[in-house]
Amino acid sequence: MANIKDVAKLAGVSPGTVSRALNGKSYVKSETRERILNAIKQLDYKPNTVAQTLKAGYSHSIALVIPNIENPIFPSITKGVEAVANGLGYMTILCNTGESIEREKKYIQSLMNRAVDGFIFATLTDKSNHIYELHQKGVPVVLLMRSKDDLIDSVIVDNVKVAYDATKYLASTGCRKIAYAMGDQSLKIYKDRFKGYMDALRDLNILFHPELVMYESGSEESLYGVTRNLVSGLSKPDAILASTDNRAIIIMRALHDFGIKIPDDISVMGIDNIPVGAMVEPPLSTVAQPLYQMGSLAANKLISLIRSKRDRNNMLPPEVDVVKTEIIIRQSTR
Amino acid sequence: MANIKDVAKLAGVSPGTVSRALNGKSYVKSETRERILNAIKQLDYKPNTVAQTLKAGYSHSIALVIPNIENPIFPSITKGVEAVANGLGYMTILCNTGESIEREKKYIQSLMNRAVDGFIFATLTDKSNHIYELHQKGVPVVLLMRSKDDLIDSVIVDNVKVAYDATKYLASTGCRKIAYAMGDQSLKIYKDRFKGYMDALRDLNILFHPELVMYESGSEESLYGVTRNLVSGLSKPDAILASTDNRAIIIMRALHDFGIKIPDDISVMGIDNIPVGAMVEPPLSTVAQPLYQMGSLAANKLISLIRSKRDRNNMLPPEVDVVKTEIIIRQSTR
DNA sequence: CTGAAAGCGCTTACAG
DNA sequence: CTGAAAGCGCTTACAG
Repeated sequence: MANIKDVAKLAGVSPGTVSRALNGKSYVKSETRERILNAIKQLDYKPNTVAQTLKAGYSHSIALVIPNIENPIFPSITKGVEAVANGLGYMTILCNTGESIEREKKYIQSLMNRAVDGFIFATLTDKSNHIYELHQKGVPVVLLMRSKDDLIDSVIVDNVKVAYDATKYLASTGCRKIAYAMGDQSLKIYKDRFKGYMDALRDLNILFHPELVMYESGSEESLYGVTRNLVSGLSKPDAILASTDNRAIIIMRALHDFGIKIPDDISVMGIDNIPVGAMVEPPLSTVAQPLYQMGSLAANKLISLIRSKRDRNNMLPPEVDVVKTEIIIRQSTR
Repeated sequence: MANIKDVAKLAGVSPGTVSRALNGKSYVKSETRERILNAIKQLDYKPNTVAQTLKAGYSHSIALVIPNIENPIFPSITKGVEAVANGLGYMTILCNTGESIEREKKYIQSLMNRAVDGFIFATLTDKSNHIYELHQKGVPVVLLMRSKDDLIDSVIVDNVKVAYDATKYLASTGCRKIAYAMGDQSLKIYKDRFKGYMDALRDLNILFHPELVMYESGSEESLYGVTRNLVSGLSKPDAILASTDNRAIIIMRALHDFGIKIPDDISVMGIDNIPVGAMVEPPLSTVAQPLYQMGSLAANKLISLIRSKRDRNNMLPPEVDVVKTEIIIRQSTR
């Protein structure tokens, strides 16, 4: 591949002038520029991005750090991030951590050595001090889906409201014994969703029944079993709100296997609006997060951060974007 | 961040010696090495990968080029690629083309400028000359899912066999009027699957009915409508084999809406084994491609190619890996 | 408007 | 076993 020296030689100028003609920061006589452009065309010259990165310290690449691309909320998010990044000239490096902090830390280290320009993390947990430290060092960071406070730019939904709205909707269809399938309680997102459920019960004057909260050990097996216990117990619910669509779908399968009619016997509602939800039988009612848009918004924010840091050496103050959610009623609810 | 000069100064040696101590290609007195290692620890020195890349021409990153991460066959594949790459010290750059040749070509250009070490393409079509050219230039390339001949390393399944097996299975349950939902006929993968269907009919002495082939214009709407026409027509099938699980699921929804019982009235079978298939009602019978394994195999092949090129300047001869498929019978077939 | 030089942070052939 | 120097391919302050 031709390099800048080859072009300079062919055009009869110095490499510096070629660079200037290309970057246009400084004036170049238009006749000279012509010659250079010609030489570039002849040689099919493309600037070596690696050399530019070494010089500038910016690689025009971002990292997308997610727990698991097989979790159906992430493909749409990923697509949104990639589309915006690509449109703005950035490469997207995909980092799938499997929720392993170790893998995540290793990734961060390698990526810093590679001069990656910024990070989108959808993996925040209690143990994510390394993310705060990275942000502290001045590295552009955007948090997605999961966040804790307003110290770092974030793109999230109002998770209290999401579960609140869902619970209220279920009540509005006449349900009074609304069970709740809990998520990982160490994550703020699931604490918030549970709070939304509790808040709604309180506002609706519905008594909270602790035995209607479904705790699982995390495996699909487990939630299936928990569902069986719930519906074979004394206080059978008339609705189940699941903290995620994934959980709702497992619960629906269990109810189906036990001969319980959805929604006639029990309404089921999820949260997230993953694509599968529309394909199961009956199609799942849910509260939609705009996944693709959240991804594209996060990428836009991150690249703004990167640019303001580079161009004005100015870290913008963090902003938390709370995006709108929407109740989607299909056929799994009365 | 500390650089190699800082380390050299602190250890009282030259930068070259630090480099040698780190890379171990040449001997360094163990006492000197100690001093250097100490300095590295004190300064928390990490080699700048960008500088290494500029020098060596290898970036330890690979590109995964796919049409659409939202298509459920790709998350598992992507995860397999990423896991292997990460394990071997490579970054995965995700390129989502939306089937746009233009976007793909742009990506290739940018990635070459960035010294990406190799490409996995799951996007091969009739118009993919640029991929062959890339391979011709000596750039490591692996084809995934879609391939044309044995000129380039590939990881695929035997798509003729896949559809042949599915058709035979349907026939073995007593079906004789087996409809087929066609895929994009310009792609070899779908030509092969159709051939498998035809071959099986012939071997089974089942007459081929052209009116049982479902052609769609690509949209979900369209396939839904085609399904309606098929089942309201004169020669109603007793089974439908879909060229993909995605299509099978749309067809199942249509049949359900028209009050047709699956599998009692019509058996439905797909190909691919996407995760959703197990969650729909009834769970979908299908022929499984080992998606995660295909991804990890492709990444392993690509990195072998890269290493043999780098270490021995030796391009291994192309190998086409045909991975095993497996019939999975759930409840959508009799 | 343009050239020569220095520098980004490494690695490695050469010399000793 | 180790240092000094050149080079990977750019960009940019400096000088003219």
